[in-house]
Amino acid sequence: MPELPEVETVKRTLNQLVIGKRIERVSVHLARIIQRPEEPQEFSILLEGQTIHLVERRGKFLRFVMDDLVMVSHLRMEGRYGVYSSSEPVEPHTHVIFHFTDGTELRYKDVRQFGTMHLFKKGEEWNAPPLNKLGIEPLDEGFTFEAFRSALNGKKSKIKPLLLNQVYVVGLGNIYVDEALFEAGIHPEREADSLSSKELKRLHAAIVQTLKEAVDQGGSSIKSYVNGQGEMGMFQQQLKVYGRKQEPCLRCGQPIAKSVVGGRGTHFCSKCQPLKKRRESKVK
DNA sequence: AGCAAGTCTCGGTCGC
DNA sequence: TGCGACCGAGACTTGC
Repeated sequence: MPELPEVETVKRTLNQLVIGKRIERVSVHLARIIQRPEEPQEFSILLEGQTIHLVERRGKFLRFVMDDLVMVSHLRMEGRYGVYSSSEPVEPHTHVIFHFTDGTELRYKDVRQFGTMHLFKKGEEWNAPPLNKLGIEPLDEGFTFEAFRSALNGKKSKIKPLLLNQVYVVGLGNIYVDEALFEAGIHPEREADSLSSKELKRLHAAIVQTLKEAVDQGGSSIKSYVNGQGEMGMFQQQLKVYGRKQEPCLRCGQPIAKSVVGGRGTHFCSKCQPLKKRRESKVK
């Protein structure tokens, strides 16, 4: 599940592997991946002759910046990029291949077929889905406590689904939301607007800290997201609640609970992350 | 067999 | 009562 740290890692790796490469042609083997333009053929034709100058990240999206065009790519759950020599056999589930003029290829693999690619004229990618409604980058300077507070202001939904929603803060997925909420000692089902300033501050700090540490460790993905070779991100070993159902809480020893919140499997410690009783409200 | 994932879409509900 | 804003569930996909 690539979340911000994994996508950041992929971005850094791609910047070492594909910068300056010129696309000779593109083969699309699964049309569904190409969301824009509508015709995958047109996608291929437009990309011919383009040189990749830079790969950037916005939330969990990658932006391939080329001469006139920008390709926006989302890996969803299992999308992976790898750079290969054109002589190497194409692995199963390879859906898009960017053939470069130097005899190498950028290949996109995705068992689940959920990933997406959108092609835009440079600059236009910001004004349309999928980038136009994204929230704050949690590792940017703009992610201040005040910005975080105001993004969540008045929201009544449970805090976990809110954090998963990319409209407010980008980059968090199921793993790091659970980790950040544990770090902050906040139950995933707390209503967002019931959080005190103190709790919000803890959550804000926990989000930044969790993501930063994960980026430093190259993500936590079980499998590699770049370069089919398969390096494992090291952060996986540091997950404190995610995937640790019934294992002892590292803080208090209580078995980690697993439930469903907002339709997502959710790990937490019921002791360290209490679901506070609603204040016995005097007036209703 | 059913669950897991991230995002978009859609339908329902809440509040002004 | 009407409307907009917001919330939550379902769809998509395939391997385990």
